[in-house]
Amino acid sequence: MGRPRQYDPEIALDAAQMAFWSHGYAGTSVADLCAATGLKKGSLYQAFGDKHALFMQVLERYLTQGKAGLDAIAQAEPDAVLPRLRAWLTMASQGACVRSGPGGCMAVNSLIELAPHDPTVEARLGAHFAMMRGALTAAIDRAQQAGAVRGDRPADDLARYLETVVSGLATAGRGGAANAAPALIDIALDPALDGPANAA
Amino acid sequence: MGRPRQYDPEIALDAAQMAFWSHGYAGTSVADLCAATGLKKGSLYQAFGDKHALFMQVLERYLTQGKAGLDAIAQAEPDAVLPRLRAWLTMASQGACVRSGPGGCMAVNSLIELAPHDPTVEARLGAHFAMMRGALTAAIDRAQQAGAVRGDRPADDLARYLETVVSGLATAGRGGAANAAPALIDIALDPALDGPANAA
DNA sequence: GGCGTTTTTGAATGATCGGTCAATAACCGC
DNA sequence: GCGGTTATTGACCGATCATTCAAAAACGCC
Repeated sequence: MGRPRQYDPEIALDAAQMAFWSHGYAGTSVADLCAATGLKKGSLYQAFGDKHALFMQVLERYLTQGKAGLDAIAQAEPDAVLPRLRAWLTMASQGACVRSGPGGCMAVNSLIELAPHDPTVEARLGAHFAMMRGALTAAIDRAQQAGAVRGDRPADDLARYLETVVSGLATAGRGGAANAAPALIDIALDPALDGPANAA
Repeated sequence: MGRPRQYDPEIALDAAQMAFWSHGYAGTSVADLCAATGLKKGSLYQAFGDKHALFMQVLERYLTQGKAGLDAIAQAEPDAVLPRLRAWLTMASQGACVRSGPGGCMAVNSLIELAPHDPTVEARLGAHFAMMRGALTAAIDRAQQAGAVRGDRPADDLARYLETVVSGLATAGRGGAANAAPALIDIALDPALDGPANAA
């Protein structure tokens, strides 16, 4: 019923995501969003609400996309945890380093720009990173009990450590780092998780 | 000669630094800067130039402040390198976690907000992080040759790794992390740099 | 072929944006 | 106290900001 819309909302959200990811929230005007999506102002407001509501939908979309990689880690067999963590860090860094793309990680970018002054964004990102730590902790704990990961550090401390590393990789990508240096990821992973000391 | 100024430029720059650090470049209006510094628009432009020029002066000021800690590392005796690195990471994290302050690190915040689209900021921050990597590499290399740091990884890879970790700590602080978890810093430092394998 | 419904469109809103400028004020050396 | 110099002030600029709204347009249904 009614007049059919002339655009694909998914494609419009993709375009809005690229705009916000690239230029940040304050750095993206509604006019920019119109240019990116091809929608006129009125249509944009009718479809997605105001600028902040659109941003939240875009952010939700981005976080959902990133959740898949974490599920793969959470469900991995103990022996597969370390390789999956390596693949996860590699993929995250590659995504953050794409020169043709926006650069960095939209979650980290948004955390830095908005978290201190936007309670809605802060709550959503807080929940996302908590979920991430939970998945990492569970996987690491399982791997430690199986002896596949060194057990001389608490699993949740290691999860917080990995959270820090992946945030740092995202920052480097935003800054223009060329590629996802594998040597860097080896240093971050192997001494802390692999290694000889299995004392759990 | 002429009418003396009624404000202290250093104090004004401090106030502007807090404003930019807290709300970012786009998130801080000239009116905000006037409110923070107590200066009227005209005085602000007369003293510091336009908004972008003021931001660059504030950023320069911030980077200079941060350089002291790196010099202490670069000049440390080989045996003192690892403790100094630990103190450096601890101090950086504490600075990023101050709840009453802006949160995070202004260099990292600015890198994420501006580097992809502001060549001036990108060049200045690129030089600063390169300087940081250089200081870290030199100190680590010296410590490796003295056997005070495990030598099975190239010093410049370890420096890039530490750059990643400190960026991640800054991000966590901006996100609202409570304190500078010492366990996290131990995990980041000890397995990768301390430890038994001295093969250099 | 109207009718109800939804989308599209473009104009218009008041607020705020960064930036400029001329007038005024406060000091110095003389 | 007078002239040169610099700082302060508040008004003012056009552009852009996010947002709203009424009118027009395009469909399904009866």
